[in-house]
Amino acid sequence: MRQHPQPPISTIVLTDVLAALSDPVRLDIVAALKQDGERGSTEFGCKVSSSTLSHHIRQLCEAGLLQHRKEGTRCFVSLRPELEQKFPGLIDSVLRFAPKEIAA
Amino acid sequence: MRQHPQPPISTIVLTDVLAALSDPVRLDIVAALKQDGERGSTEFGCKVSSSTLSHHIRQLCEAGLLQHRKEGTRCFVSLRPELEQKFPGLIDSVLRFAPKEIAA
DNA sequence: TTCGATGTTCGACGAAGATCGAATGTAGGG
DNA sequence: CCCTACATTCGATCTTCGTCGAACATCGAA
Repeated sequence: MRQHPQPPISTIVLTDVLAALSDPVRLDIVAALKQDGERGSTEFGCKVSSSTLSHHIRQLCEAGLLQHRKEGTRCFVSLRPELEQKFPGLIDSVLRFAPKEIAA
Repeated sequence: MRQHPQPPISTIVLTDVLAALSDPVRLDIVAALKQDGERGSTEFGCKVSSSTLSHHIRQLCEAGLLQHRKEGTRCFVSLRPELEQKFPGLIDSVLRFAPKEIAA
């Protein structure tokens, strides 16, 4: 149960980022984090099981989009700020068209 | 051998567009078309077989990114202009970071 | 009509992905 | 130390994807 791996910024690849964003569940997660900055890793209004949610969060981490933090027994995730330097404006451009079905 | 289907603009979905762009071959195709406007459907410097190329072009058409034109025995593809109205700026934002390995 | 060039479709294949429930690990509280 | 809450991992299942070569369809030309 250690934290998810985070690739160095230099190895982040555009197609992997797009692939990570191409799933509705993951797009919702990213949209929520863009709005809130950080959330507990279970506090997304997803209809998927917790194991599936964990899977999606892992994918986002491995693609370089998210960072993962543990605090006691809870986990928190947020967008990686370096991503904005690597692909400035990209996330905003995509999120602009994402339907905001983000659960509170 | 009829032309590939083109969905009406209203049914084009963001996640499908992102998925279409998340493959390196398809991203190259879109980048080349953005630059040239139109190309013969085989005139991409792809290393994949013609059947695979045809498959990718079909995917791009079905996702709503490309339009397909026949002229005699040749085929030409180009970006769908309506896409810019549906998702203004999106393609440019993505292509800005696409490595330009586009064969002439 | 036969041929050649151009594209598309058809299996087939392995790889990757989405999903779930069950099992496991980890921390904090009694 | 045991229990519970939380999160991840594992195993299983199904689906989708990228790829190829082969087969097929279509058009224009000889």
